[in-house]
Amino acid sequence: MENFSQTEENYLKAIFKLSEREDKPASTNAIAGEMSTSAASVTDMLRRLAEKGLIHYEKYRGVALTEKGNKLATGLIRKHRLWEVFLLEKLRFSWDEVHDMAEQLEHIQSPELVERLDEYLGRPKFDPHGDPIPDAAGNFTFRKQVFLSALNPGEAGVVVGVNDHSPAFLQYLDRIEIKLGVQLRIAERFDYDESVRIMLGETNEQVLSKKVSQNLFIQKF
Amino acid sequence: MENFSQTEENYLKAIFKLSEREDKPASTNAIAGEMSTSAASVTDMLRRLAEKGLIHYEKYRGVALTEKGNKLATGLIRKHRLWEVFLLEKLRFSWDEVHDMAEQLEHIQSPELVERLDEYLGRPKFDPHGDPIPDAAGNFTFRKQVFLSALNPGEAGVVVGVNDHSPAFLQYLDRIEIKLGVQLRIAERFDYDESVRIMLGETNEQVLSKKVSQNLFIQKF
DNA sequence: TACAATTTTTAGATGAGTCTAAAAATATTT
DNA sequence: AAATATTTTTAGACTCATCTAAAAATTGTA
Ligand SMILES: [Mn+2]
Ligand SMILES: [Mn+2]
Ligand SMILES: [Mn+2]
Ligand SMILES: [Mn+2]
Repeated sequence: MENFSQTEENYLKAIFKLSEREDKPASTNAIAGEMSTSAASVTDMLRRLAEKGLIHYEKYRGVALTEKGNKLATGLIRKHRLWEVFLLEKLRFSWDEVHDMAEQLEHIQSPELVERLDEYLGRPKFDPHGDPIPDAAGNFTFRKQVFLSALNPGEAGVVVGVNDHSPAFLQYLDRIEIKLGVQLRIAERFDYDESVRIMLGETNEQVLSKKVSQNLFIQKF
Repeated sequence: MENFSQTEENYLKAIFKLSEREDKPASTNAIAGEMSTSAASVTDMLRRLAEKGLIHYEKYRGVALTEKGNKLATGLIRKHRLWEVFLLEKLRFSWDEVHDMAEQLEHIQSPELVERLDEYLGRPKFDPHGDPIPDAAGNFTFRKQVFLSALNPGEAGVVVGVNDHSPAFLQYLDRIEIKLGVQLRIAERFDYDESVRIMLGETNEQVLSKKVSQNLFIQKF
């Protein structure tokens, strides 16, 4: 397959992410926001990506990835998440440090390297933030999960992912000792500020703000 | 420290390599050859690198790296060779496959990553081709070595490196079962074509061509 | 439906890195 | 030393990715 520039690859990822969030064509402005660039630059790039058959693009109508573009974007996400696992599992970085390095590593071109890395890591299905790692064919493992904020008192489950990937949030979770795999039960929910009291085990209890509870993914028991 | 483009980094490596080969300023043409580009493009880039304080450059006089340029080039070589070790030791690639991937990986920007990788690999002093890996301060381990072609009959030693890094040569060495660490002794040298007969152990003998003997580094016993 | 607000595209410019062709400087021969 | 060959630089053009400002299209509202 042809090679594309890192910039082109980053646009594909941005479009993928936006299409994933909402199931409709990504707008020029939304892409500009995601890429931290001007709408004019985006329009330029969209023309080029369409030219190369990576996106469906009609002026003023927004864009969607083509089969080819989707394959490429999925491959990038696969590489990004595998490298994150490597950095955490093998090089012992913490989950708030791995993203920036993976942003660079995802652009390394070598199908064989990705395959070997995957094998070396034991073919992980999820990355350090709980996001699914697509397999070589591009298939994501689906997992039934809900926001912690959607749980009712008495319901319990295990923390399986984060919605907010910012180092600030991840470091906060470290501080309050919440990590992937932690089991919890909703003890009480306060209507006043929509915060919740959770039980970790039988004795350890904590109150989480609305904001925190909206950024944690839980798999219910 | 500032960041430089991959292109700029590759020019620095090329200049480093040329200055290493011969201890005099690298010429525009030599750099063009090393970079597979035109002399005109090189002149352009030299102006820019000089502007950034990475090289000493006088028109028509060739170039040498500044302290700053040398530090950067050494850092790139460190990263390149560490990644080669990783690819071979951890991902089980062969020594003829690792270079091209390392050419990409050497541009990943993250001092902390290099440090962790070095530690993870056990702070190796040499890469899969026997080339020394500079430490974090930029110091290369020096090793007394000679070309196999410089050995006389009766002399013995161990294979510690290759001069030719091409996959073709490395694969040929695999085929005749010569790898780093192999011990050998010169049994006979033929003046006719400057080939040599070597003994690997007491019974296994082989004849190596002049070309092969000029591309193997030996550490004498 | 018409006017206003927002979004998107176009136009024109810039810098990095590249090219070819031509001019200038340096090195080699005779 | 002069002529010739080689190397290096300059000049001008191209692509990619970006910008700002202005024009055009779409969407929202009165
Ligand atoms: Mn990430
Ligand atoms: Mn992640
Ligand atoms: Mn190499
Ligand atoms: Mn090497």
